[in-house]
Amino acid sequence: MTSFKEKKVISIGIVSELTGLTLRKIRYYEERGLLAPGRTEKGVRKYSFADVETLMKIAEKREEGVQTAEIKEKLTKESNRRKIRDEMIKGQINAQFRMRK
Amino acid sequence: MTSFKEKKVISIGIVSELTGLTLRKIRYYEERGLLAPGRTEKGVRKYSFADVETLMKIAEKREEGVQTAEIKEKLTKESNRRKIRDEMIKGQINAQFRMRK
DNA sequence: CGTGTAAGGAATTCTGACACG
DNA sequence: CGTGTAAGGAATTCTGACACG
Repeated sequence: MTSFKEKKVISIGIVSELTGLTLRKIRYYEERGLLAPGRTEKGVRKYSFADVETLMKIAEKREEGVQTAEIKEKLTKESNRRKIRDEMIKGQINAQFRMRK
Repeated sequence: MTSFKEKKVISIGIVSELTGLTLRKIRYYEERGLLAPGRTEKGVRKYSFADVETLMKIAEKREEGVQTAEIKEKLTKESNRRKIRDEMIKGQINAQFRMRK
Protein backbone atom coordinates (compact mmCIF):
# COMPACT_ATOMS: atom_id res chain seq x y z
CA MET A 1 0.00 0.00 0.00
CA THR A 2 2.30 2.77 1.20
CA SER A 3 4.92 1.76 -1.33
CA PHE A 4 8.63 2.35 -1.08
CA LYS A 5 8.44 5.13 -3.56
CA GLU A 6 6.33 7.30 -1.28
CA LYS A 7 8.23 6.69 1.94
CA LYS A 8 9.97 9.77 3.29
CA VAL A 9 13.36 8.38 4.24
CA ILE A 10 16.05 10.16 2.23
CA SER A 11 18.00 13.08 3.65
CA ILE A 12 18.66 16.22 1.68
CA GLY A 13 22.32 15.53 0.97
CA ILE A 14 21.49 12.34 -0.88
CA VAL A 15 18.63 14.04 -2.69
CA SER A 16 21.13 16.63 -3.83
CA GLU A 17 23.37 13.93 -5.26
CA LEU A 18 20.46 12.14 -6.89
CA THR A 19 19.06 15.25 -8.55
CA GLY A 20 22.14 17.37 -9.07
CA LEU A 21 20.41 20.26 -7.32
CA THR A 22 22.04 22.30 -4.55
CA LEU A 23 20.68 22.15 -1.02
CA ARG A 24 19.65 25.77 -1.40
CA LYS A 25 17.52 25.05 -4.45
CA ILE A 26 15.88 22.02 -2.91
CA ARG A 27 14.91 23.98 0.19
CA TYR A 28 13.74 26.92 -1.87
CA TYR A 29 11.38 24.83 -3.99
CA GLU A 30 9.87 23.55 -0.78
CA GLU A 31 9.52 27.10 0.51
CA ARG A 32 7.64 27.94 -2.67
CA GLY A 33 5.34 24.96 -2.17
CA LEU A 34 6.47 22.79 -5.08
CA LEU A 35 6.99 19.78 -2.84
CA ALA A 36 6.47 18.77 0.76
CA PRO A 37 9.17 16.59 2.31
CA GLY A 38 8.59 14.96 5.67
CA ARG A 39 10.39 15.94 8.83
CA THR A 40 11.83 13.98 11.70
CA GLU A 41 10.80 14.99 15.21
CA LYS A 42 13.94 17.11 15.40
CA GLY A 43 13.09 18.89 12.18
CA VAL A 44 15.36 17.15 9.70
CA ARG A 45 13.88 16.95 6.19
CA LYS A 46 13.19 13.51 4.70
CA TYR A 47 12.30 12.88 1.06
CA SER A 48 10.75 10.01 -0.88
CA PHE A 49 11.81 8.71 -4.27
CA ALA A 50 8.64 10.31 -5.57
CA ASP A 51 9.94 13.65 -4.23
CA VAL A 52 13.24 13.02 -6.02
CA GLU A 53 11.36 12.49 -9.27
CA THR A 54 9.38 15.65 -8.72
CA LEU A 55 12.61 17.54 -8.18
CA MET A 56 14.03 16.20 -11.42
CA LYS A 57 10.97 17.47 -13.26
CA ILE A 58 11.35 20.83 -11.55
CA ALA A 59 14.99 20.98 -12.57
CA GLU A 60 14.06 20.43 -16.21
CA LYS A 61 11.43 23.12 -16.14
CA ARG A 62 13.72 25.57 -14.43
CA GLU A 63 16.35 24.99 -17.10
CA GLU A 64 13.70 25.94 -19.64
CA GLY A 65 13.26 29.15 -17.69
CA VAL A 66 9.86 28.28 -16.25
CA GLN A 67 9.16 30.11 -12.98
CA THR A 68 8.47 28.26 -9.77
CA ALA A 69 4.90 29.56 -9.59
CA GLU A 70 4.07 28.02 -12.94
CA ILE A 71 5.78 24.78 -12.13
CA LYS A 72 3.80 24.63 -8.95
CA GLU A 73 0.53 24.94 -10.84
CA LYS A 74 1.49 22.20 -13.22
CA LEU A 75 2.49 19.92 -10.35
CA THR A 76 -0.73 20.63 -8.49
CA LYS A 77 -2.77 19.73 -11.56
CA GLU A 78 -0.83 16.54 -12.02
CA SER A 79 -1.38 15.46 -8.46
CA ASN A 80 -5.07 16.20 -8.80
CA ARG A 81 -5.25 14.04 -11.89
CA ARG A 82 -3.51 11.30 -9.97
CA LYS A 83 -5.95 11.64 -7.12
CA ILE A 84 -8.97 11.41 -9.41
CA ARG A 85 -7.52 8.44 -11.25
CA ASP A 86 -6.86 6.61 -7.99
CA GLU A 87 -10.36 7.30 -6.77
CA MET A 88 -11.81 5.94 -10.00
CA ILE A 89 -9.74 2.80 -9.65
CA LYS A 90 -10.91 2.42 -6.08
CA GLY A 91 -14.47 2.90 -7.27
CA GLN A 92 -14.04 0.21 -9.88
CA ILE A 93 -12.66 -2.20 -7.33
CA ASN A 94 -15.55 -1.54 -4.99
CA ALA A 95 -17.95 -2.07 -7.87
CA GLN A 96 -16.35 -5.44 -8.55
CA PHE A 97 -16.85 -6.45 -4.95
CA ARG A 98 -20.49 -5.50 -5.06
CA MET A 99 -20.94 -7.57 -8.23
CA ARG A 100 -19.60 -10.65 -6.55
CA LYS A 101 -22.00 -10.58 -3.62
CA MET B 1 16.99 -1.45 -13.95
CA THR B 2 18.66 -0.29 -10.75
CA SER B 3 15.29 -0.04 -9.03
CA PHE B 4 14.44 2.12 -6.06
CA LYS B 5 14.46 -0.84 -3.80
CA GLU B 6 18.16 -1.47 -4.30
CA LYS B 7 19.35 2.11 -4.05
CA LYS B 8 21.51 2.83 -1.01
CA VAL B 9 20.07 6.09 0.22
CA ILE B 10 18.74 5.60 3.75
CA SER B 11 20.77 6.53 6.81
CA ILE B 12 21.04 4.28 9.82
CA GLY B 13 18.76 6.31 12.08
CA ILE B 14 15.83 5.88 9.70
CA VAL B 15 16.65 2.21 9.23
CA SER B 16 16.49 1.87 12.99
CA GLU B 17 13.00 3.38 13.03
CA LEU B 18 11.87 1.26 10.10
CA THR B 19 13.10 -2.01 11.58
CA GLY B 20 12.87 -1.39 15.31
CA LEU B 21 16.50 -2.46 15.67
CA THR B 22 19.06 -0.45 17.64
CA LEU B 23 21.96 1.18 15.83
CA ARG B 24 24.26 -1.20 17.63
CA LYS B 25 22.48 -4.25 16.28
CA ILE B 26 22.34 -2.94 12.75
CA ARG B 27 26.07 -2.24 12.75
CA TYR B 28 26.83 -5.56 14.36
CA TYR B 29 24.95 -7.55 11.71
CA GLU B 30 27.01 -5.75 9.12
CA GLU B 31 30.20 -6.58 11.01
CA ARG B 32 29.15 -10.21 10.91
CA GLY B 33 28.58 -10.03 7.17
CA LEU B 34 24.79 -10.41 7.10
CA LEU B 35 24.36 -7.32 4.95
CA ALA B 36 26.47 -4.77 3.15
CA PRO B 37 25.24 -1.18 3.25
CA GLY B 38 26.84 1.42 1.03
CA ARG B 39 28.98 4.27 2.31
CA THR B 40 29.27 7.90 1.38
CA GLU B 41 32.75 9.24 0.61
CA LYS B 42 32.96 10.38 4.21
CA GLY B 43 32.11 6.94 5.51
CA VAL B 44 28.46 7.35 6.44
CA ARG B 45 26.43 4.15 5.99
CA LYS B 46 23.56 4.16 3.49
CA TYR B 47 20.95 1.41 3.21
CA SER B 48 18.43 0.36 0.57
CA PHE B 49 14.86 -0.76 1.14
CA ALA B 50 16.10 -4.22 0.27
CA ASP B 51 18.55 -3.92 3.17
CA VAL B 52 15.71 -2.89 5.43
CA GLU B 53 13.78 -6.00 4.44
CA THR B 54 16.82 -8.15 5.07
CA LEU B 55 17.14 -6.62 8.53
CA MET B 56 13.53 -7.40 9.30
CA LYS B 57 14.13 -11.02 8.38
CA ILE B 58 17.23 -11.03 10.55
CA ALA B 59 15.26 -9.59 13.45
CA GLU B 60 12.69 -12.39 13.18
CA LYS B 61 15.35 -15.07 13.12
CA ARG B 62 17.19 -13.54 16.06
CA GLU B 63 13.97 -13.52 18.06
CA GLU B 64 13.74 -17.23 17.37
CA GLY B 65 17.22 -17.55 18.83
CA VAL B 66 18.98 -18.24 15.55
CA GLN B 67 22.64 -17.21 15.61
CA THR B 68 24.04 -14.68 13.19
CA ALA B 69 26.30 -17.25 11.51
CA GLU B 70 23.29 -19.40 10.60
CA ILE B 71 21.28 -16.45 9.43
CA LYS B 72 24.16 -15.42 7.27
CA GLU B 73 24.24 -18.82 5.57
CA LYS B 74 20.54 -18.69 4.87
CA LEU B 75 20.83 -15.20 3.44
CA THR B 76 23.75 -16.17 1.24
CA LYS B 77 21.81 -19.10 -0.16
CA GLU B 78 18.82 -16.91 -0.85
CA SER B 79 20.88 -14.36 -2.69
CA ASN B 80 22.46 -17.12 -4.75
CA ARG B 81 19.05 -18.43 -5.69
CA ARG B 82 18.07 -14.91 -6.71
CA LYS B 83 21.19 -14.57 -8.80
CA ILE B 84 20.57 -17.86 -10.63
CA ARG B 85 16.94 -16.98 -11.24
CA ASP B 86 17.84 -13.57 -12.66
CA GLU B 87 20.41 -15.13 -14.94
CA MET B 88 17.86 -17.63 -16.20
CA ILE B 89 15.42 -14.84 -16.92
CA LYS B 90 18.11 -12.94 -18.75
CA GLY B 91 18.88 -16.08 -20.75
CA GLN B 92 15.23 -16.45 -21.69
CA ILE B 93 15.04 -12.87 -22.84
CA ASN B 94 18.14 -13.30 -24.95
CA ALA B 95 16.66 -16.46 -26.43
CA GLN B 96 13.55 -14.50 -27.38
CA PHE B 97 15.64 -11.96 -29.18
CA ARG B 98 17.45 -14.64 -31.11
CA MET B 99 14.13 -16.18 -32.17
CA ARG B 100 12.95 -12.90 -33.61
CA LYS B 101 15.92 -12.38 -35.86
C1' DC C 1 12.73 36.00 -8.44
C1' DG C 2 16.06 32.52 -7.65
C1' DT C 3 20.27 31.33 -5.80
C1' DG C 4 24.90 31.71 -3.31
C1' DT C 5 27.21 32.10 0.93
C1' DA C 6 29.01 32.66 5.76
C1' DA C 7 27.42 31.83 10.68
C1' DG C 8 26.24 29.43 14.77
C1' DG C 9 23.99 25.80 16.66
C1' DA C 10 21.74 21.34 16.86
C1' DA C 11 21.22 16.53 15.43
C1' DT C 12 23.39 12.43 13.37
C1' DT C 13 26.81 9.14 12.62
C1' DC C 14 31.42 7.00 13.19
C1' DT C 15 34.93 4.18 15.59
C1' DG C 16 37.16 1.65 19.27
C1' DA C 17 36.66 0.08 23.77
C1' DC C 18 34.95 -1.67 28.13
C1' DA C 19 31.21 -4.43 30.22
C1' DC C 20 28.51 -8.63 30.82
C1' DG C 21 28.65 -13.28 29.97
C1' DC D 1 28.06 -14.42 21.17
C1' DG D 2 25.29 -10.42 21.02
C1' DT D 3 24.29 -6.13 22.80
C1' DG D 4 24.55 -1.78 25.77
C1' DT D 5 26.90 2.32 26.79
C1' DA D 6 29.96 6.46 27.41
C1' DA D 7 33.51 9.19 24.70
C1' DG D 8 35.37 12.26 21.39
C1' DG D 9 35.35 13.68 16.96
C1' DA D 10 33.65 14.33 12.30
C1' DA D 11 29.92 15.04 8.95
C1' DT D 12 25.20 16.67 8.13
C1' DT D 13 21.43 19.60 8.47
C1' DC D 14 18.79 23.66 10.13
C1' DT D 15 17.46 28.59 10.19
C1' DG D 16 17.68 33.50 9.26
C1' DA D 17 20.08 36.90 6.92
C1' DC D 18 22.74 39.54 3.61
C1' DA D 19 23.95 39.85 -1.34
C1' DC D 20 22.84 40.38 -6.21
C1' DG D 21 19.40 41.87 -9.12
